[in-house]
Amino acid sequence: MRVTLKDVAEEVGLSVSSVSRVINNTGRISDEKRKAVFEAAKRLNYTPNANARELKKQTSSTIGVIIPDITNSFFVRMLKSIDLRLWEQGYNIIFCDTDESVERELEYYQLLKEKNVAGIIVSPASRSMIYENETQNINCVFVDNEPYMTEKPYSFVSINNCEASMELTQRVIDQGYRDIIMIIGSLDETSSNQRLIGFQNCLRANNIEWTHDRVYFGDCHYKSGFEIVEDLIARNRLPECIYAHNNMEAYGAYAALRKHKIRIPEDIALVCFDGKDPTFMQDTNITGIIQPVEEIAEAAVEMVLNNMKTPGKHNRRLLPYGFYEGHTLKSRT
Amino acid sequence: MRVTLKDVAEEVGLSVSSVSRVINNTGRISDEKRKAVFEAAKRLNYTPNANARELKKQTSSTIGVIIPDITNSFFVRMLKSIDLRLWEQGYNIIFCDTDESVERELEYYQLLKEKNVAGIIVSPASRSMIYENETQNINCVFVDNEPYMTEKPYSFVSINNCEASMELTQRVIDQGYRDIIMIIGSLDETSSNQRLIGFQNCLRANNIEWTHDRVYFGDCHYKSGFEIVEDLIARNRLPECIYAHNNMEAYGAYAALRKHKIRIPEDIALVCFDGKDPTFMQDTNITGIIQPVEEIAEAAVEMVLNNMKTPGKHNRRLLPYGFYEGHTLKSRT
DNA sequence: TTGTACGCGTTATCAG
DNA sequence: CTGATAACGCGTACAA
Repeated sequence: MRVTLKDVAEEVGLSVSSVSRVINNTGRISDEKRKAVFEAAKRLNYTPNANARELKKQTSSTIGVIIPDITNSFFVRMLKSIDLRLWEQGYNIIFCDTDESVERELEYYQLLKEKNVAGIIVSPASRSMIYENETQNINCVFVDNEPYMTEKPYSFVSINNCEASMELTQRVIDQGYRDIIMIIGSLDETSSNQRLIGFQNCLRANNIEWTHDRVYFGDCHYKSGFEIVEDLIARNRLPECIYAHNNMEAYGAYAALRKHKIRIPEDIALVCFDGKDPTFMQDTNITGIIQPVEEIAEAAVEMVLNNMKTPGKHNRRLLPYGFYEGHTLKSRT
Repeated sequence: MRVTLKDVAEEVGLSVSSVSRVINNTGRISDEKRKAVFEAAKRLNYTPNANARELKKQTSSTIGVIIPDITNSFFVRMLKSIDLRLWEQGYNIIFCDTDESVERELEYYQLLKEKNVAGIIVSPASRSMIYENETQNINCVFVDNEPYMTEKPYSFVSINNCEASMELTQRVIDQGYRDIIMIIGSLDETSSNQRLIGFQNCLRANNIEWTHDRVYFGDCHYKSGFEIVEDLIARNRLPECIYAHNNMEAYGAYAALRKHKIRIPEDIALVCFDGKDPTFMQDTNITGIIQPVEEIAEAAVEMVLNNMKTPGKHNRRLLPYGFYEGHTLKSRT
């Protein structure tokens, strides 16, 4: 069995509460006994029991982080930033990769509640059911995507996806492109949804006809981007420019194009969101909108910590985004 | 306050222990009351308290995973695989990114002990102090790197790095290269160490003179690979082939070469370990040894779960590795 | 300054 | 089949 407060109390001939006091540095204790306690604790290799402590104090130092897929470098950088901030504040992370599954997301959510986590940061999957039957007041901050239909107020941090998408589309058009298609994820993801709306708005504003074969539905993964483009190639339907709504689909699209020796951007242009990964080779990063991952993570952490102090208070922050000039879009003349 | 067993017990007019029995499906209970309990639990939105439960049962369903840097895609894939396996077995993960810091690694280790985790899977940083003063019998499986000097037996899963490094070097030599340099990490990392030894052995076996300027010390990160190569270029000391001991340093090296318009593999060859990332564009993956990440993760999970049942039993597994034929090494003739 | 006693929410043992 | 009761390890109000 493990060494407990009781053990070190017996070792030094004190009461459990006294030992507890010196360990937690609470209340007055004679220096002499304090020293004795520390020595005994060290000697016996005493390790506090976090379960007992948290049960007693009704608090926790862990935050649940729910993301759809750690394989996506966007979420990697997000997790890294969140982790860094939380660590600085003395919190640790229960890692929840839902693999884009709403069921798994819900199970993780349940688990986190059982674990009494101090808060949750979640980038919800499409049609997330997390909040559907939620009646309690959970400290939950949404990132990147908003929950799918809910009456409950919630905290949220992201960018203005519609506006960013319009800007991106306009930049493409400004380079002389008109035949543009978009690969998006599920419409139930608000980010995906907003990006599509921005795309449509911008086309309309530029008097470019909207047709339904301008949009292809992927599942946010590399493979779907790859397959969609392979199919386009097979049907000889490649447009002038492909706009993938996220990085993974863009990478897949890129790979499919390269496989068929189609040159980028000479033969076709490619843009997307979050297509610049600092660990990638520079010349393969993709032109497009850049979300401020670090700032988003920072804001999310700030919110989740604040919401601990003042529960029930929710806010919404949309951060400024950037544009990355890569090598996959050139002037078309 | 949260809803407890007591609350639902009062709601249905039963004792706490009876309610506990139906929740855990242990012991006999009349179907009628069982149903009542479930209904009440649902109505009140009862959520079990994992802290209390674990405190009582002296068990835990969480595993700590300690890695040096989640920004490295190798560890991403590792984490993803570990997560998948553990999830299937009903375990969840406390995520510990040490940022290559031994101090932080140690603090995380301490934290995990306090949390009473069921086990730990750790890819230790160089000069890891985790095991230095460990006297208890912790269920800890080492991955990729071995602990830095310890008398204690431990579980370990990896590949034979020395052998793999020899094979890689031989392949380079077989393509007609003799002027090869190596970028490695700290010698205190056993993996790095072994790879250097393999490199040296192979050079010797091929009667290629060993000189100290054949080895450059990086820190496992992109930046160090980049800077080392920039420096080589500045000093006009580029070899025929660069062998980076890990993927990140190779990416950095690649970027530096490209920045100076040096062609790969026409002007210089580049090889490394784990240079193939499924989410990368295919034509930028780097030739070299491939560790079986999924299998390593699987084995680690298997070990950590087994060690729970039979504590004190340790074993060591070296898995077969592969070779990836990329586009960064061509025959030199 | 120190010790006693209680309770956090559960589960397990032992009666009934 | 069901209900007290103790105990997991800890922190704290209260008493001394």
